Amino acid sequence: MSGRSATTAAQVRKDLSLFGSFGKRGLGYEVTELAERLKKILGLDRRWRVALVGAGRIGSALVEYGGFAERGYDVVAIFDSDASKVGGKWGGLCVRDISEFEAVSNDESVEMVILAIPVEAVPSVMEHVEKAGVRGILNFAPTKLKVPLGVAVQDVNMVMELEALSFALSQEDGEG
Amino acid sequence: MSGRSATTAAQVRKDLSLFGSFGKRGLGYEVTELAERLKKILGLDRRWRVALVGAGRIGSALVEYGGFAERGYDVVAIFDSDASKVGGKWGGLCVRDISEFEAVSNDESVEMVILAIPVEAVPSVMEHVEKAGVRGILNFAPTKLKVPLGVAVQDVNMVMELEALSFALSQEDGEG
DNA sequence: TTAATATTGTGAAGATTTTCACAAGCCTAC
DNA sequence: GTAGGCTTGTGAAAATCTTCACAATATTAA
Repeated sequence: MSGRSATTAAQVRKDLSLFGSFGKRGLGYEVTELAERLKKILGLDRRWRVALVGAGRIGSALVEYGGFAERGYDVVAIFDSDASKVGGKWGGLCVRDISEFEAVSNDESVEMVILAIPVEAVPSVMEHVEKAGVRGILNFAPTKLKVPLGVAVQDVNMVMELEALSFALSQEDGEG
Repeated sequence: MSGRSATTAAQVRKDLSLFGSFGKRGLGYEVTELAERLKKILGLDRRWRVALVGAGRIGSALVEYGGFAERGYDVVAIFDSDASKVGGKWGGLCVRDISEFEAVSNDESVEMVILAIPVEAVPSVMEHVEKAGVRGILNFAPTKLKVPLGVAVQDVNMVMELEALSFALSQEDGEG
């Protein structure tokens, strides 16, 4: 194992060892097989069915970004509560009213949800999401979600990322 | 210190102690003063001048999201390399050619850059950014940036966030 | 003043993560 | 077969992070 990188060889070996033994001593790793096994462990050996909630700017950027399908994430439904958006076509999908979430989510076997909605809308949307039994949420709303046990949440908060930069830069300046 | 939360009182006290002493024993914290001092430490007591590079979908979502100005981040310039976008107006700002980056960045005292460009465009854009001496980068391109010492990078990669969910959900399933 | 109560700041203990160091194992050369 | 060169897997050491426990210190009440 070699190469310049942010991590170390020992670190990688230790990480891998948590999931088993992947290489051959003295020989190295069979890269394609290692990749296969890691993909399986990471859940990347299958496709995931994703629903987008919130047909606004961020939702638009995400859907049209396009990199998702390529990486195994299929957006199979789009929801909004704004009547002027409901019924519109978004890249082949019809924007549906959030009240239909539970039914559509079941029909479409939705496994993850991308929440791209304003903070005010979170509680009512989360009710639907919870009832439907979705177990993974990618949250763009700048608020801490309250979810039942067993539901995984991943937060994305662009302002917080800027604030991390702000902190890093202030430190360097010697906080004048 | 009380209240239900994801963190503990001891944790908060320890964290704060790294930056100094903020409260009065037996009395508690003077909340408004504490807030002031933390803002200063976090670099949130001032405004930051930000340039957006990449007038595409993500850039659009970010600029029109609007939450930035409110939190102290002023987008003062927008750049793209696509001639069909250059010259267009975006929320009061004129999209400029990336070749002007260094000059405009100096004129406008840009301190941070939001990189919302495709991976292919990264190397050439980074040349401009580096030359201009920008010291903070919020990176939406799914690639590891190579930056000089002293430049802070914050990565945002939506696919990676989905992959984290994918891993979490696969774990629960007992990875059948 | 003294006793009772409350809350911070911090050393020390405990837990977790990262790094080190090297045995185990595989290959090639002779 | 055996010596020499590599690379993995993993205990043990080192470093880092979190929690605990309590001294220091302030307020209030009598």
